[in-house]
Amino acid sequence: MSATIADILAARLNKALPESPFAADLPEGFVAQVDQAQNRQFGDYQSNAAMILAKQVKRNPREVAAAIIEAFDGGEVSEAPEIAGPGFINFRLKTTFLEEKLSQLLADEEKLGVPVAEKPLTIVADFSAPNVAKPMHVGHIRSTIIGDSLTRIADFLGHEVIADNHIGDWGTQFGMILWGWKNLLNEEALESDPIPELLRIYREVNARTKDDESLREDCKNELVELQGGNEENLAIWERCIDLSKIGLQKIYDRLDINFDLWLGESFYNDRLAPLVESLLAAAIAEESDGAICVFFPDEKQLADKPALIRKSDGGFLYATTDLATIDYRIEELKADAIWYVVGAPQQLHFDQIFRIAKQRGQKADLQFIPFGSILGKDRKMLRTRSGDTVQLADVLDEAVERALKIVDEKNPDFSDEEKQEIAEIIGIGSVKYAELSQYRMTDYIFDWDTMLALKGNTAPYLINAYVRTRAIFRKLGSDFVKEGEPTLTADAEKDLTLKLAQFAETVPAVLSDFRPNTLATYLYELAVAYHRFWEACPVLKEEGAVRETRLALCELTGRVLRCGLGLLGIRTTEKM
RNA sequence: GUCCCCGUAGUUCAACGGAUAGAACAAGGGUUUCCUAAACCUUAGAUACAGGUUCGAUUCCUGUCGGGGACGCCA
Repeated sequence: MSATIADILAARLNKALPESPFAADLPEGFVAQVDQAQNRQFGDYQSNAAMILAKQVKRNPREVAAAIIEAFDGGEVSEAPEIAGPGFINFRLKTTFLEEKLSQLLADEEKLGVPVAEKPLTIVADFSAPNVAKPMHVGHIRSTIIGDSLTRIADFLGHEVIADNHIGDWGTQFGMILWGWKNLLNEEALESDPIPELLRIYREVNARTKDDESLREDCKNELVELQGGNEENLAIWERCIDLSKIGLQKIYDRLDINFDLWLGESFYNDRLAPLVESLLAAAIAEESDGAICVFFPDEKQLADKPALIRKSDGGFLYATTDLATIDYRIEELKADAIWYVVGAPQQLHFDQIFRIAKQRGQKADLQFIPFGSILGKDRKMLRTRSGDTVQLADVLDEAVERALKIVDEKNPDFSDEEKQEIAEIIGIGSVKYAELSQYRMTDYIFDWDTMLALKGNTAPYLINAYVRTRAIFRKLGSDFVKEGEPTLTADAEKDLTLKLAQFAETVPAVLSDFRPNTLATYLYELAVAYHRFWEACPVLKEEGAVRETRLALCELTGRVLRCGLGLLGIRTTEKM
């Protein structure tokens, strides 16, 4: 039941190979692939098997294709395949097969045809991970949104996913914050809105340290006191974290994002010293210039790039915490895989700690899932410290505001609450879709109009397609009830049905290279197919089987859009 | 100096070695007795450069140019 169309065709194609005249020359273990056709004029699915085989069996590709087709049995599934171009084998699905598919998909309300993973894994997903005491800015948007989407997709495919927010709650920035808290804090401002006040003192101190050697020293001492367990400093630190978490949670609530765990850097403090000792004992790490390092002499690329795990003053580093985190996730959380949705600049760091983990015998599948940078107008990476970055909360506010304007314009008769609710869904959805619809490695320059666009290939286009499916049933006055078997007549119906069936092929493919944009593209194409169907095929005017079939298509499109958008973390609305 | 990522229509983005490189925005033309026109139809427009690998290259390899980034005591 859960086999995809591509799987079904591939199975039939591979059954044909040993029956063809060149069966004896077939390379050991050759498996023919079948893919969605790139251009519908060539059919629904295609295979390049003949062109690959042609070389091995020393025959003309078109001859090979002809021989394969001869032995191929399309059964209930496919019409007789055609050979085209240099030797493509093109498949066209039988209408009766599409009708059967449509019935099956309607019956699979939960998974909509998507096959679940054969081997469910326990996956720890590490994303977002903001520093406390600073508000999230646009730079955090990528990790947060991409990580959340991958988490939702893995969960949907049957994996056990643990979303862990590895917040930066123990860095050197606390030296500055502690000093600022003691010397510059405005209690009133802190009471009314804590995060901006924490940011203000951080920036103030940071600016002052630029040309004040003794202040730098004072900040460092505050940090040493904190790390040494000074009670006053610990109390301030804890308060700081609590306030920050409240602020962060507000944003996550608005984004509809949940974490199972919030194990920040401080959680691993007690594990760092023993970890370094064990690395020394295992002769993986060694002393160098007073610091403890791990060298990678066997790797050309890393030969001159050691990882530092303990400073000469005894302090621990980023790599140390991350190694301890890996241990915890594997040993305590029983992770089979750990996914890090982190900016591309950290490539070297993760390369290093993954190697060290491997040297220590850790078996889990460690995945660095990088994304490109968001640049300022000067084409440079955005920096928190420069102070001119746009805050994430402001982006969301602006997005909702822009959406509200249009909602108001288009639907003056909706109530204010309704308008606000819809604007929230569309505004936030647009920000997420803008991010998820492009390849994650692409760098981009932050631009309000690009990120908050509401026209064209954007969230509202997809949400509108969903809204149109709901409009039908609102007019009908009842929910969908399946009656009889579907009958596909119009081309727009067949195109839409095929698209709907391909949801099953799209979702698992996202995880093969962690590319939510492939799902976004699919959903856009599905929406296009539905809008075309809408124009070409009236539903409620029709009668009998045609009407039933069209209602079924509306229903299923609605389900797939809602589910698929949900996997991107985007909510839908019934009206807009 | 070493290494990593990126270079596609005027602009913002697609295309996990496949056929005639897809969209959207911006520009031009059209569609509303019909279930939401936030829609549909339609016109024009691009792979930085030079080699190589192969049946086939935007994709892989080498080099050049251009942009961003990382590299022993920040995270």
